[in-house]
Amino acid sequence: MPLPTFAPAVENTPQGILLPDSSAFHPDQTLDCGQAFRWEKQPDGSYRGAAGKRYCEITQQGGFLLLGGITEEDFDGFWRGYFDLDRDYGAILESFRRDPLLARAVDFAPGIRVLRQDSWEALCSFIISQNNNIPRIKGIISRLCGGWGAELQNGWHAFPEAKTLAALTPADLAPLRAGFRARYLIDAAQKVASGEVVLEDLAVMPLEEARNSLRRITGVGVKVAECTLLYGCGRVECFPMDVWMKRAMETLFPNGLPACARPWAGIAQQFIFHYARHHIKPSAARD
DNA sequence: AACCAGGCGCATA
DNA sequence: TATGCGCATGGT
Repeated sequence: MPLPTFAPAVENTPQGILLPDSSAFHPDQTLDCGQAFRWEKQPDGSYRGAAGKRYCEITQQGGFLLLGGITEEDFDGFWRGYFDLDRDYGAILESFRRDPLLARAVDFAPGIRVLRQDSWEALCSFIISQNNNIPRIKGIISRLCGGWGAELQNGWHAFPEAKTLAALTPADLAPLRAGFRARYLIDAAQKVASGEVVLEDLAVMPLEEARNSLRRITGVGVKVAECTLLYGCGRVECFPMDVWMKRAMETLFPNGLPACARPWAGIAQQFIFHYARHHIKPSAARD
């Protein structure tokens, strides 16, 4: 089924790329909702961050969204896809709202967009995320980029190449303080660098085949594979189930995800995840 | 100061 | 197939 698309008007200005419609996405809701870990909010409310090998500054001004520090080529070649600006979220959210509870989750943070991240970065990020908390995940990823990623600008670094990490040992990664995940990162790097796992193919492979391919990597189980496919490979039908999503589904959708959400299950998941984190008790003592 | 974290690998039944 | 445990580290 072809997904609805739309093409937002974009203006190239000396400060950067201007999205005249700020409803393209909401920075707080999208950049700090647990899907990407390299965006930092500045005291003035803007965001600085990096994705893959590129740096960007995002400022909300009035009805506009400014993507600063990038060229038009960067925008067309990368950021447009990263923010998934050609997907018609209006139509998707309209479908979601047909379910009353899902409508509540959408209304809580209607500016959430699922980012289309680099597959290698997403894979590593969610390997690091396992049995971990978000502040520490961010710290580990920051040290990983600072230690082994090429320098970009403003002290920001690219995400390290797989072949760079493939040559390292767990002892080399000790400064990361990633614990038992260090050897998982190295195994992922080696399998990607050697071509045993071809990340570029995962976007088009039959889904079950893509899952199995990722799970050849030590430290990649059901959940990490699902996150990699959703956030890193554009597979919006994927539906990561972590502890929060399990609680949320038990509480909110005991009969399963509503049919109106299924074509974009992963996108619905992001709204539910964010809603749950702000509305459900975090402890194991969940009434 | 415990408890827990956007899980996974492994052993056991 | 289904549990249950240990795991490195540190945030709350």
